[in-house]
Amino acid sequence: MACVRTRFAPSPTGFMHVGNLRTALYAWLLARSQNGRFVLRIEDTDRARYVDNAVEVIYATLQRAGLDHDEGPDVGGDFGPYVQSERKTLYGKYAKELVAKGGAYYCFCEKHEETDAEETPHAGGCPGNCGELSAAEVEAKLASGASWVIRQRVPRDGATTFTDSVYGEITIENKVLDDQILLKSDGMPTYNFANVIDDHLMEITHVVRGSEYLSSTPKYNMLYRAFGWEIPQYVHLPLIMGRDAEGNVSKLSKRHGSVSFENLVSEGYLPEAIINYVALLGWSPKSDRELFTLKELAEAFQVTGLNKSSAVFDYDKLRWMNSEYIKAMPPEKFSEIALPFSGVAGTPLEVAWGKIGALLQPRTELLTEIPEKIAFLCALPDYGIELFDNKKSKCNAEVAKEVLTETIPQIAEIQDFTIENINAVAATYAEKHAVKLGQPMWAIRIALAGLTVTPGGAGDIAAILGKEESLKRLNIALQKLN
RNA sequence: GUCCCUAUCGUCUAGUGGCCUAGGACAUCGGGUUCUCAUCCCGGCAACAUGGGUUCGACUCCCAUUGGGGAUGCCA
Repeated sequence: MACVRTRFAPSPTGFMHVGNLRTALYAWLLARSQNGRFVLRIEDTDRARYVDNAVEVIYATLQRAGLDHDEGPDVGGDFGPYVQSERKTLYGKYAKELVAKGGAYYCFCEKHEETDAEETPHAGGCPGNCGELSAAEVEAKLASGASWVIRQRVPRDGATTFTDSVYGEITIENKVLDDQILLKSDGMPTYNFANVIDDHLMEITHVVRGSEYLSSTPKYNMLYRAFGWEIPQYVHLPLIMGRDAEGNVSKLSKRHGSVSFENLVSEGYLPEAIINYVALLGWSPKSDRELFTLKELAEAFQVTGLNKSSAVFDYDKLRWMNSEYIKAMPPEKFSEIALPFSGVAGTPLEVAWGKIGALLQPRTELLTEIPEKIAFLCALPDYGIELFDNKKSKCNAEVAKEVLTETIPQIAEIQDFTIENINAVAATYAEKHAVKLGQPMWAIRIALAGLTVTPGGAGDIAAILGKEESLKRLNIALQKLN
C-alpha cells in the first residue's frame, strides 16, 4: 500500500483565505490520519499577480495554524523544486510531449477579448481551427516567430466519468469541455496543466481541493490518460459561503467580512478556534462533540465525514467557539495573550493586570473587546446620579449617599486593601442596617466605576484601582450626591 | 445560455427504510444562581423545499419541479 501523500498548493496572493486554510487543514488531516506526508507547493505561475512576501505569509499562517509540512520550498524534499515558477522548463517539456502524442496542439490565435460567458458559450476554446493545422503549417508558424500557446485537444464526442471520494460518480459530456490552454504565451503553464504534472511528479495520492474544480476534473483525467499516468484519488470539498447585506449567499469573499486568517487573528480570534471552527464547516465527526484540538481532529478525521453541500460561514458561532477557548486556557496564558490587546501595558494599571485578567477571562469573546471593557479603570466616566437607582438592590441616590457617608471612613481605615477586606465593609453595613448586601455593593460599585455594567464587582474593582484612587472616586460620588 | 453539484431548525450539523411525536451546537427567548454584567445551571421557540413514485412502512431509495451554489479565463 502506497503511502498517502497530500498537498496544499496555494497561490502567493498575500493573504490566506479561510477557505484555503480549510482546504489545507483537510489535506493535512488526511495525511496525518493515515501516517502520510503533507506537501506544500507554491503555485506562482501568474506573474501578473505576484505579491512580495506572499510566500512568507503562507509559511507564517501554516505555522500559526499548526499545519506542519513534510516537504516544501523551505524544508526541501525529494520532489523539488516546490515552487512552480522554478519548474517552468519541465512544463514546456511535457507540453511538447503531449503535442507529439496528439493530446494537445499549438494555437496561434489572438487572445480572447473579455467576453460575457452568458452570451458566448464555449468562449474558452480555440477561436480558429488551429487543432487542424498540419505539422508543416505549425512548423512554418513557429519559424515565423508568431506568438503561440498550447491547448489541450478535447474530443467532441463521448463522456468522461470519474469518481470522487465525497461526491461519488460524476459524468460529464466531453462536448461541454473546452480546449483549455495548457501553456501560456509566456511559457508558463496554467493551473490546469501544472497541477496535473506536479501532482503526478510529486506522487500525490489524494487531491484535496474545492468543489469548484469538479466540472473541470474530466479534463485533468484526459491529461493523465494521455500521459499514461495513474489518476489520483479526488477529494472535492464543499464551498464555504458568505452572506451579504442583502441576504444573498455566494462563495465567501471580502465583501462578507474578514475572510483571511490574519484578519481574523488581528480581530481577536485565536488560531486554535479558527481551525476548530473551520474544521466543522463541511465535516462532521458524526458525534455531538464540537471542541477539538488539532491533534484530536487528526485522530477523529475520516473522509466519510465530509459533507457535500456548501456551508455558510457563521461569525457568531466562531465567536462563541473563541470564547470557549479563552475560558479554557490557563489564566497565565490568557494574561499573556490578552495584554497586547488591552492597552494596559506601560500604564499604571499594568501592576494590577493579573487581577484584571482574571475578571476579563470569563467574559471575553474577542480579544479586541477588552479595551472598551476596562476603559473605566483608566478614567472615571462622567456619570449622573440616576445610576445609583436600582430596584433589585433597593438602591437610589439617597441610599447611596448614606452608604458612602458611612463606609468611606471605614474603607479609608483598611490596611490590607484586599477584595475580602473591602467587601467586609459592605457586609458590615448590610448587617447593621438589616439590608441586603446588594444595596451597599451597588452604591459602592457605581461610585467606583461610573457604570452600571462592569467586569467584576465592587470589591474587585476597588482592589484593582487601589486605595487612593478608590477613595478619590468614592468622594467624587459623595459630592455628586450632596 | 449550457453543463455540473446540492437541498433537515435563521446558521453549522446528526440521521444511511421502522430506534424520529427528527438529536446536538450557535443565535434567540424565558427562568435560576450572583453585589451589576458575564460565567454556570434549567427550560422554551424553531427544520425533513414541493409533487409523484418504490415499499407493509420513507427524512432516509428513484424521478420531476422549484430553490441555492459552482463551472464555463493566457486566475488559481
